Amino acid sequence: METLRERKKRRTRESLLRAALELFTTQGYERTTVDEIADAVDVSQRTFFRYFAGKEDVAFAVQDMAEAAFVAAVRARPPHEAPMRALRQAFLESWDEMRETVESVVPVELHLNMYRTIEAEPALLAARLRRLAATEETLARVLAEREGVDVDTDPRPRLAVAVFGGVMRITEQQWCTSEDSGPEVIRSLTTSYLDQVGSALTGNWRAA
Amino acid sequence: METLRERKKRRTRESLLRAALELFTTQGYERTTVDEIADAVDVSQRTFFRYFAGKEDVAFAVQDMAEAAFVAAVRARPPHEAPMRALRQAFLESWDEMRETVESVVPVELHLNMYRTIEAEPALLAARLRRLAATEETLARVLAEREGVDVDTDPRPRLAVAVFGGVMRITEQQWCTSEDSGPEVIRSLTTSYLDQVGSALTGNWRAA
DNA sequence: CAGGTTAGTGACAGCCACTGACAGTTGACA
DNA sequence: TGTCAACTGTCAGTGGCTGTCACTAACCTG
Repeated sequence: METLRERKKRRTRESLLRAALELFTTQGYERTTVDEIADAVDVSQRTFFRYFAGKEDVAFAVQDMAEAAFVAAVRARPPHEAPMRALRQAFLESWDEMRETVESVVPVELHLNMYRTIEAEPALLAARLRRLAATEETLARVLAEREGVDVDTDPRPRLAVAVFGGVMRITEQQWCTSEDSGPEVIRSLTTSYLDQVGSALTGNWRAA
Repeated sequence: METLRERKKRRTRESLLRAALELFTTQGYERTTVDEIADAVDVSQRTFFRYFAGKEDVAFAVQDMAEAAFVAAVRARPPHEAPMRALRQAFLESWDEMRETVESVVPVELHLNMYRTIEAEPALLAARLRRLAATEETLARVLAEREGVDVDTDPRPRLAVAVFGGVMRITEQQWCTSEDSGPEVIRSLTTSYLDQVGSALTGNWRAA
C-alpha cells in the first residue's frame, strides 16, 4: 500500500523523467537546461536534483531499469548452460519483460528515441559506455560464479562479456542509423551479429 | 626551423600539459581546478582554454598521440595479413614508437600513472571509452578497406575491432590493478588475452 | 483531533567549467 | 622603427551542481 506522500513523490519523479526525455529527444541534450525540465513540471531546480543525481542520471533512468532486468535474466539461466549461450538466451528471453518495465514508466516510443539521442550526443554516449562497462563488470562476476572460476585471475569471464557487450553496442549503433526502427529489428540484429563473431575473428572475409 | 613565437607556444602548451597531469595524478581529476593548472604555469585561465578545448582534452592529449601512432601502424601492415593478426602485430610493433612519442612530451612514468587515474575517476573513464569507440570506428574503416568489404553493410569489420578493443580495455584494467606496473606487462597481457578470446567464447571453462 | 516530528520543497548564495567581447602586449616583418 | 597580426589578460555571463535555511504539508502519537 502506497501512502499519499509516496504517491506524490512518485508522480513528481515520473513527471520530471518524462519531461526530461521529451525535451532531450526533441531539442537535444546539451540544449536542454535543468531549469527548463524543472519549469515544465513546475518545481524548483533544487527539487530536480533531489530526485536525480544530475542531468545525466535522468537520461539513463529507463535504460538502467531495462539493464537490471537483463542482468536478472542472466542470473536466472540454468547453471549448466555455456556462458555465451546464457547471455544470448537471457537477452532474447528478457526482451518482453524489458518492454513492460519501460512501458510502465514512459512510452516505449520515447525510450527508443532516447537511444538515437544518446548515440548522437557525445556527452551521453560517453556516459552510456561507462554504464555499459559497469554492467559488464557485474555480468563477468555472474558468469565467473556460474562457472566456478576466479574473476580476478581468469580473464575469460571478462573477455566473454566484453565480446557480448561489443556486439550489443554495435547493434545499437546500427539500429540507430537504420531506417526501419521497429523494436524487433534489434532482436534479429543481435542474434545475427552474435552468429558472425566467430567468422569475423578468423579473417579472410572476401572468401565469404 | 622554429620561430620564437612558436617556441613560446610549444613551451606554454607542454608546461600546461605536464602541470595538469602532475596535478591529476597526485590530487585527482575532480579535485583539480583549471585555475590551479593555469596558476601552476602562471598563465590566465582563459589562456588554458586557448590551448586545450577543455579539462578533459588535456587529460587525454598524450593518449591521443599514442593511439594515432597505433592507427598508423595498422595502416602500414601488409594488405594480405588477416584482420585480427594485423591489429595484433601493429600493436606489438608500434609499442616502442609509442613510448618514444610519449617520452618526447612527458615522462613515461607520469603517462602510466594517468592510466590509473583514468580508471579510478568515473568522468575520465567515460571519456576514455568514448574516445576508444571513436578509434574503433576508424580502425573498422581501415580493416574494411583492406579487405574490400563495405563497412556499412558487413558487420564483421566492426565486430572484429570491437573484440580487439574489448581486449585492450580489459588489459588496461587488469594492468592498473596489478602490482607490478612495468610497461612490458601490458604487452604480454595483451597477447595472452588475445590468445584466450577463442576459448572464452566456446564455454565450459571448468574443463581447462 | 491537537501536538510534535519528519519529509519534501523553494529561495538564495556559491563553486567550477566554459565562452564571448574587448583591450593590452609582444613577436614578425617590411 | 612602425605596423600588423598573433597571443594574452580581464571581465562578465551561462549552466550544472551543492549547501544552507526556513517553510509547509504529510505522518504519527496520545
